[in-house]
Amino acid sequence: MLRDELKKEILKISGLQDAKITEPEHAENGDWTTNAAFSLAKKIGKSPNDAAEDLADKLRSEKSDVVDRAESVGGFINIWIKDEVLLLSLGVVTKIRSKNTKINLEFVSANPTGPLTMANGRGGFYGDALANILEKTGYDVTREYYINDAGNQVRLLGESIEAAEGKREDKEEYYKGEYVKELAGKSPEEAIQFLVGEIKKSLEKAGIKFNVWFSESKLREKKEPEKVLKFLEDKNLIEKKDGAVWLGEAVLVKSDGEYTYFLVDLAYHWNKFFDRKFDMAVDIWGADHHGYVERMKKGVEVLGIGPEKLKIIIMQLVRLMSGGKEVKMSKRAGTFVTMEELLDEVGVDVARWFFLERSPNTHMDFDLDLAKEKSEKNPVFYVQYAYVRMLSILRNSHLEAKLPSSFGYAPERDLALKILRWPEILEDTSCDYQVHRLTTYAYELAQAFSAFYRDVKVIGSDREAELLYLVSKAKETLTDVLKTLGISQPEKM
RNA sequence: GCGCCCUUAGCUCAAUGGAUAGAGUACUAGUCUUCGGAACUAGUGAUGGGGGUUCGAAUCCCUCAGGGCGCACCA
Repeated sequence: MLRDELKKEILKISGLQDAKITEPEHAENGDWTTNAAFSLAKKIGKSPNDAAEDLADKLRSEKSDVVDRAESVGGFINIWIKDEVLLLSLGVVTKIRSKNTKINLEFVSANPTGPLTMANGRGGFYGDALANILEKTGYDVTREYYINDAGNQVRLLGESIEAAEGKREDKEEYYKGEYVKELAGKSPEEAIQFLVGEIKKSLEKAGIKFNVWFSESKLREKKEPEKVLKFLEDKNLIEKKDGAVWLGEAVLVKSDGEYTYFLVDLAYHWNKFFDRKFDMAVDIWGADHHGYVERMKKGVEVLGIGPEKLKIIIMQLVRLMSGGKEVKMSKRAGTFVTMEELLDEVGVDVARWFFLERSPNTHMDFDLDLAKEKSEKNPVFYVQYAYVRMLSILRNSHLEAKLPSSFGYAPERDLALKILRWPEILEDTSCDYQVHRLTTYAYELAQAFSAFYRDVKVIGSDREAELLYLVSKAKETLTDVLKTLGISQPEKM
């Protein structure tokens, strides 16, 4: 990657261990900028300005293969790369990692006691796109859905069905939605199986893919919780108190002999790391479980799994709004908008983009009516429209694309530079999991192309073949971005 | 009471501790009807309050205010 080459050069001439090479906010500040001089200044006792001046001088005299121009401004060093290098680098995505790291990415994992709600879409789309990103950057990713098909809620679902059939008195804690009535006549196991089937259908419709459906009841059949208990007992880490089994402050086995969710979760992670040999586990949870993160991390550490191997991502909750007021979404009360309703109302691409463009930390208020209204203005159409225009140019030209040796108008170079950012975006996101960076990038790429489209006419130009090269690289890149996000690439709109 | 997250333009969101805080939308004024106008260009407009750390803070620390979510022998 070009940025890495540049970084090497800067580290070499500065003698620093590390330096940041970033895209400047304003294009007049270079193709890349580095703050290396600020760190260096402290080390050698010079002012940032002088240090930057020295470094820029060295960069200029080193006869770099990639650097065309280097300027020092107020301590920053702004760098422009050579046009021919830029052109040659387009579309070259070097494999970022060669080491085969096995990651277990667990997401959605909604209880199969009802249909998926639109809020499940958030974690679903996020997990799906994150999996794509990690795969693209060289990880071996398993996409896993953990099915809670054992324990309390299964019994509760069974009783809820009977209550709906009038065979038993209704209780506050029973599931109330319309769907419960449709489960009439089914045993709890049959109901769960049916609901898992429905969940799979919804996910498929949303284009959210899983490789493994991991069943809690199988985990129990395989006696994994017992293994964990034995392990902890051998290490003398558990104690019995009030008829229950405790690990520190947390109960593992209740006084009635039932296992707590904590114990089963520990067994589940034991299974991930020791039975299935994953190098890393990434769990995506809703914010309502955030209080559980510390306990879980400490728990797996006791099992001998380093805390750096378990990454837990908290998605902030989505609140359902109607008429300016919150509607408490609850499977139990039967008040929710299902994921399928959302997909039907606004379309899969819009729904996906809507969730993916936001940081996991954002608290979202969701109003379905407003979403319908706004869906026509969704940026996803802007991006897809740019894509369609690219196709149209490529379709209408009869020439072969040819590598240009230089740029004409400014929008050409702007577009090329934007294309060049793609590998960086991927690499950065594979490290910090900020998936929404990709939607921002997709929009910027579409924007750079739209500006190019307006100012540079390709067909009929005396540089048609060279311009075609740029367009085809833009199209390759945008295709790649959209595929990674899971957004469709329409041929016409 | 304790803990986690959030507060940025009228609205919806960005910004690995970096330069003049960016987009979209809305509003205003233009371009242009082309290789697909679901387009392009420009303008208006913002970091909740107060301290601190730093060459540099929306970002880190403290504090105040407001909002969300957790604090089970539930899952």
